[in-house]
Amino acid sequence: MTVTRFAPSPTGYIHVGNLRTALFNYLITRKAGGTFILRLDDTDPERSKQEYADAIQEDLEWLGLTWDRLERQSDRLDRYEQAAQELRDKGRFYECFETPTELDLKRKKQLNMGKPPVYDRAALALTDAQKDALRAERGDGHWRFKLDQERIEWTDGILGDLSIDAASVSDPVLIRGDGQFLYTLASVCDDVDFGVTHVVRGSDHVTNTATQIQIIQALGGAVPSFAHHSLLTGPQGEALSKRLGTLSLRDLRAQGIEPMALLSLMARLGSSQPVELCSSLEELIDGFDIGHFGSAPTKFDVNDLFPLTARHLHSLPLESVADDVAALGVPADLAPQFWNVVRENITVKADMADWWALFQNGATPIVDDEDKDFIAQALSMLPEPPYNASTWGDWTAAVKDATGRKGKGLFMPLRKAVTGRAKGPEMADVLPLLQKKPG
RNA sequence: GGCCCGUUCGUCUAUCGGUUAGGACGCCAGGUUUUCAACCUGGAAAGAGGGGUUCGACUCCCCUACGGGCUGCCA
Repeated sequence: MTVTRFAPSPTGYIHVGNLRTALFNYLITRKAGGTFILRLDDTDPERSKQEYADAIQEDLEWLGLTWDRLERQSDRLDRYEQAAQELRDKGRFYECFETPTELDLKRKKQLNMGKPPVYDRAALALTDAQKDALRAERGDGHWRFKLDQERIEWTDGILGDLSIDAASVSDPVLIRGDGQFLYTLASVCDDVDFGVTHVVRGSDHVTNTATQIQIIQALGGAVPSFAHHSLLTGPQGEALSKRLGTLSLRDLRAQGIEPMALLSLMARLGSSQPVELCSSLEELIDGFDIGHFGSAPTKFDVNDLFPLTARHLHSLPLESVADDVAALGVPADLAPQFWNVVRENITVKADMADWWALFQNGATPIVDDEDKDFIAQALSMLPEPPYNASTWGDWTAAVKDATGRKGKGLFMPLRKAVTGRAKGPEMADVLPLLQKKPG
């Protein structure tokens, strides 16, 4: 049984980077037939907001990524206390009393002396009397997990064999001085309790994984298999976090990106499989293999989403967009014709509105100076609507005879005069939709 | 500074020591459509640098450079 989880913290909207993590976990689970857990990591009451928790669920629903189980860490504080006690009993947990400022100072000193900034475990030498005195003076301390100082090794699903020396890492703080449980403890407890078998997350967690493996073992849990995917960067290789403001899923949705376009790109970008537009989640699930992903940072360009969105729209039957078409005010009897003509000439759904406006009210003609007389003459030869499938052919043939123009010199000026654009659908299909005579 | 990972066409990548270094997207050209787009065909386009090991290195080892991550009483 495969059990995975997507564990965002509801302190903001999710973005493309988060989506990659969510999607990988989702696809693995659906492919293997297991349980996909949405876990809200809301141990930080200051920053966690219900608004964001709702937004995360909305965004996942928009994409069709359904979860089988929803958990919130704020519901499980008793369990974390129990785990903490277990670690104390096993001698793997110790209370420390340094202030943040003191720790900061220690780190700076170590750095200055060319040493790694690893916690020096000074608190381990404290006697009970000293601890009592410190507690009386400063209040409760914070609690660190005592790492076994050995090499921690695992085989990562993407990175391969990994080995990190515990001595190069500080003993992680699991409980803050104010009693708040920290992510590392909560996450490990949940993974153990929920029977998570595969943890897929960003490579920013690689070092965490080393310490978490030891904590899991200390709690007597089964160590899941880990896979760390590379992080996305912007097109120039710059850290994506700088641009996250415009890369939230909500933002992409507002820009008209279609779910299947986004999912298709994210399921393949950074892998050796070519990015291809899939038409359903099932297709994505079938073709997914986490082993095909590389470990180098992956460049992500939002602009790649637009051609995919366009191609997705091209493939859609009217039923899929009937509501959008109707919302524009396109009469039902015109809708099939309208969609057929327009779908290959839009990038996002919103572009339909421009075409409908054009068909309904006409366009602002583009007429080059040298074509002025030609266009005036041509328009005088065009009857009043309604037009039919042969109007364009009849008209252009007549204009050709009258003016001697042909080919591009004939058609392009007419296209620009009638539609106000150099690009668009077949003109023979456009004319029957025109509600007014151009010009 | 320390630790971990990485570096192949513009981009995502294949290659598990011997290949004309392959594919996809993008780009360019030709074809087709009496116009543009779409579509079809073709093309240009790559192993960071330096040392080794080897008959032979993109592939294994070392060094350098560069990129990313971590180095929180954040997640």
